[in-house]
Amino acid sequence: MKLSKKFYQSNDVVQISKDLLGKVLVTNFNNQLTSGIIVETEAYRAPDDKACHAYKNRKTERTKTMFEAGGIAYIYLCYGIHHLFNIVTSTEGNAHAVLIRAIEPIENVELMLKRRNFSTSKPQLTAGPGVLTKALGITTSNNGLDIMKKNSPIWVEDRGVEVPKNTMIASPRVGVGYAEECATWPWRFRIKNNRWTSNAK
DNA sequence: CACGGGATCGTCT
DNA sequence: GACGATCCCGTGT
Repeated sequence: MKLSKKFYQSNDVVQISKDLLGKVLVTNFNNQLTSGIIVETEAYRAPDDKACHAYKNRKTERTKTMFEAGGIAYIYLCYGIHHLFNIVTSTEGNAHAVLIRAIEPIENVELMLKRRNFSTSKPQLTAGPGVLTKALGITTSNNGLDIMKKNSPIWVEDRGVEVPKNTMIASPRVGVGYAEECATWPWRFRIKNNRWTSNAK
């Protein structure tokens, strides 16, 4: 039920981004489990994708994580505030990753509310890449973590949630205006009519 | 509801 | 020294 090497190390990051819809992202920090269904993702793919941090296979202290074999976490700080969670895919040397953009809360909503300083549950709790990590307790200190490993505090499960193809919506990625022609690539995926996705643009 | 700006800091030039 | 793979809150309608 935990996704394994075979899932993460395929070379088609766009397909993996679609396949992740309906899978369940789980964290367990300090013996406190929280989880949610992945309802929105984005694909990033070096070397040709200008929106990807590793465009042209640019390898730096930050991006070197993306070049590792699939199945590890790539987490970085955005705008000095938000911790963005990606899953590295493909095999070693291919810098591909899927950004998790929104989840539908399942387990331990109370703890997620507390982490977000919310009093009641609403879509803004976990709709958006920077806020779902806060709700799940994920930070940049988890960068490089092997999420396939036993006892990893972060992992993804298949719980048999079916997401029919005709309920998946593809659209351009957000916040990547600088990526020129790549900014229009329809590499953002979401589940149709799901109220837990971040706002459409 | 749309829009605009401030927050805040690691990363790369 | 500039700028984000964002979010939140204030203002105006």
